[in-house]
Amino acid sequence: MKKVSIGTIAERLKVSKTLVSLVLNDKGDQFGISKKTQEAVRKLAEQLDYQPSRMARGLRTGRSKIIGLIVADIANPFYSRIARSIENIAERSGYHLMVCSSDEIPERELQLIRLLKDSQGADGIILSTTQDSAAPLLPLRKAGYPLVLIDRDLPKMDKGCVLVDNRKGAYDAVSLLMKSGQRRTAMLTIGPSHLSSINERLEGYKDALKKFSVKFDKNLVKEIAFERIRDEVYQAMHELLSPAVDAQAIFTANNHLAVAAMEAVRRMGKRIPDDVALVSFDDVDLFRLSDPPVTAIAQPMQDIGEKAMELLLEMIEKPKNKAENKRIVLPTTLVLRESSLKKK
Amino acid sequence: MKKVSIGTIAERLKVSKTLVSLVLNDKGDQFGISKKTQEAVRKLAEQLDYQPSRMARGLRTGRSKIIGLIVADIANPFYSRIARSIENIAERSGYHLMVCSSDEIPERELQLIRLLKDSQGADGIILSTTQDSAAPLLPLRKAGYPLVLIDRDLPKMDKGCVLVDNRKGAYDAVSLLMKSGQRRTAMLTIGPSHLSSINERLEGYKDALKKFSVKFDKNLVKEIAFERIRDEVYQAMHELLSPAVDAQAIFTANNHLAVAAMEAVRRMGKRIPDDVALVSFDDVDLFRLSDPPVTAIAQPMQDIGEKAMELLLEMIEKPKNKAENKRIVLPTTLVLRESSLKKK
DNA sequence: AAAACCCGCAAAAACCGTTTAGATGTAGGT
DNA sequence: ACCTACATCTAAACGGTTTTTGCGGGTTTT
Repeated sequence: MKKVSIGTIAERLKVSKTLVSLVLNDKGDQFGISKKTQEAVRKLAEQLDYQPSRMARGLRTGRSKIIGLIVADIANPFYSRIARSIENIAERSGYHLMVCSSDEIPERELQLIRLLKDSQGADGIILSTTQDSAAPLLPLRKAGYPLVLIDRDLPKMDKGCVLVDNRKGAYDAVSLLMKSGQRRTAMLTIGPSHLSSINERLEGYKDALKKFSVKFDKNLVKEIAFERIRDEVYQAMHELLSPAVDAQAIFTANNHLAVAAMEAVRRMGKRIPDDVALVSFDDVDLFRLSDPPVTAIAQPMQDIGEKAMELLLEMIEKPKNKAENKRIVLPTTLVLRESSLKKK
Repeated sequence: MKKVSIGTIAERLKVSKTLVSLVLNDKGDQFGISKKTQEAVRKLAEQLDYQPSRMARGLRTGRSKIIGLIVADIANPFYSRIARSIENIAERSGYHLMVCSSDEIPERELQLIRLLKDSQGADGIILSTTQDSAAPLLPLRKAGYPLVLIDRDLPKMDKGCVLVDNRKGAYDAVSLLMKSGQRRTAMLTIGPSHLSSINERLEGYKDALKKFSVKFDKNLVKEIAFERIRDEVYQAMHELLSPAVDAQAIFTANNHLAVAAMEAVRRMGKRIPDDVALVSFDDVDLFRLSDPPVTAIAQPMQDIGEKAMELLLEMIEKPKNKAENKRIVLPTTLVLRESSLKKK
């Protein structure tokens, strides 16, 4: 009982492989294969439970029907949710998803890209890049290789991106705090960072200050090293809540920072929101049930995945038409909960 | 600038494709290719940035160097964490990961399996099955196809599984509650369910009752329909906390149930743990920071992924040696937090 | 009426890039 | 002249898709 191939069917039916291939690809009518023959082929294929070999097909057509997803870490719920919605769209067109984690290492990311592209492993890539410049990616673009950036932007990469409006989201968050009187709102952010998403959030913070005519105070902005969030946030919160600085509210650039901040506040024996209010970028399940529930800027993860995959499909199916190679910016949503409400 | 293949290199160097292939696969010495020639081939390959075609290689060798992961939903953090650790191990041996979500639909799962196996899409599969019987999977096993089950067991599938000790975990959880005096401990579980993991947890609950000589009271066990967790849990909690039933503690069979239970308790204006204690299976980030922090039975997600991938690799590399086709049961860990501590 | 053309159906062959079993040529030793 | 060893090559195979070719017979052109 070896593998059943197109040849097996052809032999049994005493027809050629060509014919079988044509019929099974629904090109039977187009090539004028008689209905009877078509019926017979289909029936036998069904009977033998024939499945075409991806390899053979791919070798000839140059297409793998696989799309690659490269993110920092697929275990991160933000990315895994996106992965799921990509999968949903991909499936409709018969594509499958290969996921790769770059661990925020730029070289690893490039290596993965090469692997996926050059070895014909994937027909296109959806990428949350960790590069700090577009240079390494430009050749891909020039070669017309289907590539969609998500989540993180890159200067010079003006097309083929699906992003959220980080600046506006941050602006909304900080404005909310300002509106309720917390003029001394601090920001916890990741740094030093070249990530567009992070930087735009800082810009949004500044926008809100300007709107409410509050002077920018660099003592209120703390850059936290990605690898030591826990310790550094504790340290930062200590300073921010000291009488000298006296921050009234905190805006965190992502959910990890928020979690660390909450733990720090708790450890310091203070309470959110009474001692200090909190709003975070990224809405995660946790925030709904935490103590207190956290007001957050939610990103439309499902939309990001869907739009990215749709865009990529366009690029794959009609590679020449660069007209449709657009840049999509999705809105964020403010989810109001208790952490931002000072009851004073 | 077309694709650079093994032929391109052969041509330029005026040698045969065979030779190039041999050298690039490190079989040069074995076949007595002169050092000089080997050097030249390697150098040119490097220069041209040659990447072998997965398709061609796969077609010839019958191996895709891809492993398939089928789970209910890759967006579920439990699975995405596992996926990540699988990826780590797979990478070492040059394998890549294709993820597929079955959405708990048995037919879809089978369809995905067929796709991965028969079309040579994957060299092996790691599966968290949603089947209620081993029957559909037995043919795969018989055919010697590398398959490892994770998370959920199936009767008759005594080999090639990586599981956690659900029964012991549940026993530990409920024992903890019993020990601190909560004899009337209720259980929230998913049902009707054929999932081994869920059923074993119920057994563990019963074990603990027996240990503490408490009679099983079916009014204390509520089966919740998977699709309507929120509503049904609310309903169930109402009954459990009514004077008639008067449950003192709740053990939930998974994190979703715990979350719903917490929301229900909150909505009813009661407090955990003072009005009712809570312990949940599955430890998720949320539980660390929720109000109150939740005592939980943690599963070793990283280990599950690693062990599963290692087992699968064994099956792939030496298919005949069924001796190593083992069954691995990993221990759970009790993470003690506040939700289980009644301060009475 | 012979030559040329077209058409419906289907087979044959080429091709995609690799791996691999088996063959080949060349030189040196006996 | 024959054997060995070495270094390399030829050709088939993998399983599909695509291009080219074949053929019988009717239709049109000359």
